[in-house]
Amino acid sequence: MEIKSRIWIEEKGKPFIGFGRINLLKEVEKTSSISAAARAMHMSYKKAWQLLDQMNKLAPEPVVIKNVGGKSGGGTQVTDYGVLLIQKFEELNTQCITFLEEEFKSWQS
Amino acid sequence: MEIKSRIWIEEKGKPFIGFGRINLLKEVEKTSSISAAARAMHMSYKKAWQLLDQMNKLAPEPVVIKNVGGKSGGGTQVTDYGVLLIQKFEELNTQCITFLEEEFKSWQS
DNA sequence: AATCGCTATATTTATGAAAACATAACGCTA
DNA sequence: TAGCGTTATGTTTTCATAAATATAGCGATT
Repeated sequence: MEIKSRIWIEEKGKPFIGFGRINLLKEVEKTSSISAAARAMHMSYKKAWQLLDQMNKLAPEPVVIKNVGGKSGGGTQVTDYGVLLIQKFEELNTQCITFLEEEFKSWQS
Repeated sequence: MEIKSRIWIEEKGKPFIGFGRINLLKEVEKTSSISAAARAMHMSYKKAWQLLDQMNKLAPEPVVIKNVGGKSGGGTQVTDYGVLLIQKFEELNTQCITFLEEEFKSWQS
């Protein structure tokens, strides 16, 4: 028996950040490219682009900054705010898992 | 911005109980019938039956007891173990939500 | 023994989300 | 100015899951 959980944050009832988006953000941070991140995650470029676009639209300030054309075709950078978001989310998730596992022990007895 | 969560319990890597199954169990408890519960939840009888069947198979002891034929065609009762499961799950879920909301306050500041 | 509402299960059909495919624009570089 | 890899976006196709449909069996009740 294992306790499992998922957490996410909504804005105006729409999904803002969750596991998939955070992982995508981390990959973009690593590669500075939406297409490279999508490839690495075996996700279509379109899907990745849409997720990031929605995040940007829902966020109080941009999570990524995208550049079209130019050196190496362009690229995408995660903003400081985006980096903070990753850190905060992962921290909260870890805390949640720890809490649940502790509680679940006493449930089983 | 709202923090959201889902918890569930797995057995051997397979979903054992989660929101949908708990709600179904509660409805079966109320109606003593899989078909009545399914109707109330706008779920197909087959889906409901399958969910309960899988729960029973994964559980250490039966969650529901089903009777075919007889008075009013038969029926299904939630066992004491099943009732306990509902209570425990809902309690754990409430605790999780409380915990997350508290943590999320300090995140935002 | 006929009826009734339920459990049990197989088969077919819909539906919605993801993937796949296609194409255009952009701007540095060579 | 031709080419490259990227962002940007529309359209089509697949696929997995849920819903719908169909049918059989059960057993107390009448």
